[in-house]
Amino acid sequence: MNKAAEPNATIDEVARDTGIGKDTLRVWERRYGFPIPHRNARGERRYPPEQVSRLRTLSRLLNRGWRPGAVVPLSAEELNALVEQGASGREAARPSAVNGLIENAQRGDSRRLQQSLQDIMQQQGPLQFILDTAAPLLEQTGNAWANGQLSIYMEHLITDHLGRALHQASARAAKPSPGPRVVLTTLPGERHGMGLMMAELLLRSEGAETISLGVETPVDQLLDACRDLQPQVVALSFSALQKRTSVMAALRELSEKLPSELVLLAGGEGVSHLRKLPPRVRVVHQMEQLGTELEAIRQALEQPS
Amino acid sequence: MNKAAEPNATIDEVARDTGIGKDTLRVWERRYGFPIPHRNARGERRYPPEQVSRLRTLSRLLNRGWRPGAVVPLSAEELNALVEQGASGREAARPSAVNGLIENAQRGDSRRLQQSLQDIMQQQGPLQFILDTAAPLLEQTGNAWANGQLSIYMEHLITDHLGRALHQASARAAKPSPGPRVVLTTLPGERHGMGLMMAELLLRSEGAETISLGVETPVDQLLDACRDLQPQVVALSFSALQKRTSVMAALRELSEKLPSELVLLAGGEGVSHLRKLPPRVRVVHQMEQLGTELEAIRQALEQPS
DNA sequence: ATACCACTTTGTCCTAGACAAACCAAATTA
DNA sequence: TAATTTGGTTTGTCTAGGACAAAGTGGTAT
Repeated sequence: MNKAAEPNATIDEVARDTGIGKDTLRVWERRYGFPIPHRNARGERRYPPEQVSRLRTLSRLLNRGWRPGAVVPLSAEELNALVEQGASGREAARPSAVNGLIENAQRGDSRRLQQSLQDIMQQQGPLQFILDTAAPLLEQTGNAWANGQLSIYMEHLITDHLGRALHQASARAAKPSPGPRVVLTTLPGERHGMGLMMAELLLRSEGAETISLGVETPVDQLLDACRDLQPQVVALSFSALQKRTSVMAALRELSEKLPSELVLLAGGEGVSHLRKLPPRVRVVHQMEQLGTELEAIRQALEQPS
Repeated sequence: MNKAAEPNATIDEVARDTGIGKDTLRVWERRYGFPIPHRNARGERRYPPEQVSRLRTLSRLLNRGWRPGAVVPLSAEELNALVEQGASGREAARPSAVNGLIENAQRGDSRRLQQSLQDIMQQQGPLQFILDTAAPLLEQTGNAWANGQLSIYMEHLITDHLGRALHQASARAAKPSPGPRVVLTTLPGERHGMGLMMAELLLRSEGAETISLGVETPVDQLLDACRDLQPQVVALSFSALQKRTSVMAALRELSEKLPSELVLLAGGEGVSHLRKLPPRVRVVHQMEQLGTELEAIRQALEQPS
């Protein structure tokens, strides 16, 4: 009784946990009638666990491109069904390695998780590892997080280990020989750097020299960085929740202000629908495509006709 | 003219950049008369670069434990002086390696930066590296960021590379032989994981088995993690901006609910002033101390009197 | 020194309204 | 048929000013 007296989360905690802004949480309450948190003595919102869980699921769906009006009014069951559905396409195809990894995490076997990641990397090589292991693992972890099937700390753990495995492999990857120099980052608002790390590994393993600026680099800072670092390529990662026009605006500005020899690579959910791109912007729909793009760039550099 | 027409940042951008909340920015305006942003046609705040820069400096000072009332009213010059002053104590003592690293970053020589970090690590070993290189480097980078002497992207770059170097060294460190198992994380609100990474490397190099949950793990999740992972030690990192009582509350809850054999290590600025700790909580004031603590724990485990 | 007290500072939350940007779909043009 | 324009709806974020408790400060009494 005493312990469970207030497991209810504050609006700040919920916002941090789900990635949905405080203002947004309040306005959803007004507009869609969900969530409807309890109020404490001071009149402040207190979100019970079920609502937080449902908000997590919503957050995941929103990140996949759903619109709030279409999903916020749905029940918890319908939402979970949607999450599973969206995933099942690829996931069922190769449950092999990924499920083993998640099981390791669930058993709390951190060391084996790490070891497995290394082994699989060794066995599959960078490209295969990313396509068949890293990406599905992230996808499935994200779904399980959204459905509450996986403790949050396990999601942290898996993310952390995967990040390390990718970094380590990047460090080990062949030293740049003829490869172009690539600067990688995300724009402000995009906090997920995993796609970036995967891209980095892939590019490195193809011989490129990569420089990662981490996440959320403002456009003007990116311009400065390009001035100083003189890359031949800039790679950006966008998630689905980024507004199309702001993505376009950023790409246009970069395209205008960067030296014209430079190629812009844009990847992630946030750019897959785009048409009519600014000049020199190449959209990378699949990770596989990165290798091809790199090859093209390399050839263009060798024959600067 | 056209280009510089609106370099002014929105409140959202400023909040992200400086780490000062939107509400806080608005209330400072009311209370202290700073910042006073311009307004766009819609009446929204637009912060000019000078004010953002000054806010960055303020943010840094606040993180060091200053109170807003004492520093917000100061001029930009006074603030910069304060930042420098606080740092000068240790920094001047060993400008050796650190300055070289920063110069590498400023020349945009990412590869050499990385190489240098590796070399220094090799030469100094984990403990020395952390004390003499990593910590001062972070400190100085932070100051330079606050004063606007260093582009933000360079700060990103240095942080990224340092993180990788620490991870890599951790991975390489001796496999756990007799060492206790340690879970590392920060509590919600604390987004800086560098201290954690340094602690992890140190513990690993002393033979402990470390499991990092990354940053911002909620207390209940941490309890779950301990149930599953069965560590002998939990290490937490706190920055100065965490409220004393919330730190105490968290430590107390953990102390109550975790098995009594378990030791809690608390490090960082946020815990250095604390007295009257809950049982089994050990405050780590200096990185050096970690080794001693670990030794004590190890002995306690071997002789369970 | 340490504990208690009152006083001041400070961050975060609240409501309710407003508005443009983002999106969708139907109509129009090439 | 495909691309563009137009109009209507959805949606996130901003604003103001008030409120309040938790955090910190300093003086007094143990």
